Amino acid sequence: MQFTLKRKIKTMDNREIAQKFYKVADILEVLGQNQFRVNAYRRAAQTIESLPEDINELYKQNKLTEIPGIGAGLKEKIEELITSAHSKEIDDLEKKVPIGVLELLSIEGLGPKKVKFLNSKLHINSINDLIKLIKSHRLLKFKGWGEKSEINILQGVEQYKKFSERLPLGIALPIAEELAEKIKNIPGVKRVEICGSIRRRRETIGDLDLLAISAHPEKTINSFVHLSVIKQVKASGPTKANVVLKQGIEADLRVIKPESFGAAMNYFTGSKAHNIHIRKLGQARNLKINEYGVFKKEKSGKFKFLTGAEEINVFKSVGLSYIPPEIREDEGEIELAKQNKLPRLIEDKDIKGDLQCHSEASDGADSIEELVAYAQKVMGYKYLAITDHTPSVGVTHGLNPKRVLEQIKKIDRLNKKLRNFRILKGMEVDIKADGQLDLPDEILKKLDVVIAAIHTGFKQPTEIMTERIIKAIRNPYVKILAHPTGRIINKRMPYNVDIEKVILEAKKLNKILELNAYWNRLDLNDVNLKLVKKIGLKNVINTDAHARVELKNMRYGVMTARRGWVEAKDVINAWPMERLLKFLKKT
DNA sequence: GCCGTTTTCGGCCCGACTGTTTTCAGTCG
Repeated sequence: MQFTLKRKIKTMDNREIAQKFYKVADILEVLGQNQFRVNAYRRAAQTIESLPEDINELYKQNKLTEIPGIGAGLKEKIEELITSAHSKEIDDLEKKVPIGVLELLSIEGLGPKKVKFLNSKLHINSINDLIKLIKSHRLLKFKGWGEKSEINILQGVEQYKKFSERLPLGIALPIAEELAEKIKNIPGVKRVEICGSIRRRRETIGDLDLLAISAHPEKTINSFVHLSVIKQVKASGPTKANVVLKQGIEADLRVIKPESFGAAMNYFTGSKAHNIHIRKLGQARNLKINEYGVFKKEKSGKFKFLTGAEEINVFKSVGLSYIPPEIREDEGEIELAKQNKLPRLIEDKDIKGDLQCHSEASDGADSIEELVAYAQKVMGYKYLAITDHTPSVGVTHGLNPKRVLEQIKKIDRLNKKLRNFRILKGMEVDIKADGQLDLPDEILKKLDVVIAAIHTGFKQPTEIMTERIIKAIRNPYVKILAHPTGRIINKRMPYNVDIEKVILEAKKLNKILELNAYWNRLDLNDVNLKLVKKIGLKNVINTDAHARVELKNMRYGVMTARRGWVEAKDVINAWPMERLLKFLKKT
């Protein structure tokens, strides 16, 4: 008789292979190797990351080289990674550049050349080394480094340190969802829910909180701490474990009794301020509310269990209607829930189209036809605006007037063939340093939707930047201001802009400020969205997709919109096409 | 490292901005 030894063959998925290639690109760059080779790795990583198919399947079907940008060399490396999770050549490269040196690249203003100089000439191997160097002012002796460099680096380090503890929602949520799936597959587990700040859809996440119902709590915890995705077990008891995942983020799993599950969800979703407010309402009614349930204080002084299985009953027990997790921040939601006057927050299914995406004509990965097919079939949209870049955003291969006209003709042709769907002709026009637009009006006026956006000159002072943006949206053909504050989560602060002034001006001009749904932007953020709503300005939620699968990032936009109390009626791409077109013509 | 209707070798999207320069290198998108 033959025993099948259940040996886990470690393989790598699309995301892990993409991460590996990004890392290789960084290493090669710091080593000063051929830039085109570096680009090849980075391009391949991007392609793999946004590949709709599982790369393991393509490998099995021997179709790896059909992926654009994958030739014989990368095919071989992918095969090694898939079959053994290692590649000799990559392992050797990783030995040449310490991880601390690669970390230096995350500091804004430090690119491969400077990092290489710091590492090879001054033996800087980590951020700590770098700080010491700056404080000694030794750097000033070298050509090309001045006082401003010192200040910028220190600021960059500070920013990096401040942000590096929390993961962006767009990274943390897929990790949490995968982990929840794995827990669901543990025998005896009946239900798993992701709670914590992820459930509130905060833009960055500190750790993962998961709750489960299980027939065998202790066995479940034991299976959990032995999952392959776990790097370190920090604590593990009969109903609860605290672990560190391979991705570096901490995760807590608690096994809860069914009769307490709703109360636990409420408790572990937070926010803290919201929970405290709810518990206070309970106290006033002689109720004790905790993670096990709602309890009534009896004359004897003992507490009697009232409810706990369903979350909504916790709210009901203190006279509130159900409050969606995204707005549980104690910022007025409890008062409105008392009067049953909460906003009806926008949902994924309300979105009818996307008004910003990029085709291969500029820096996108896919053709207009591919984007449209995906928007129609996968996303279920009624319209999609193609908004490629303009020439001044150099590397994007932006469209000059001649190419814009060609694209317009092409879209007109495609539209004739489409049923129940329309491609909108658009451009994401660069706003130059002086507020001028990168395309002439006679071109802009031929488009359905013109989006203006800043891509350079981020360091202008507030007044100049604000005037620059306002000048751009005053152009009669500009309808939308893309990623209005320019922040990149964990990487770049918003540029100096008086956003309130811009919002007020936009209201006056009847222009729209975008909520960019890409998870590292989420710009406008929840705070600004509330301001927009207060002023009565409409929104648009755009993915800014550079590949068709990125149209799926819409969900992060909707999540952030919900945190900003946004309703479907406020969002122009939740409107039917006719109404949207009418609106775009009028503004 | 990829790619091919100018190519199997020799290209490979580049413009704006910053901080350091005194004419430009590095970074960013």
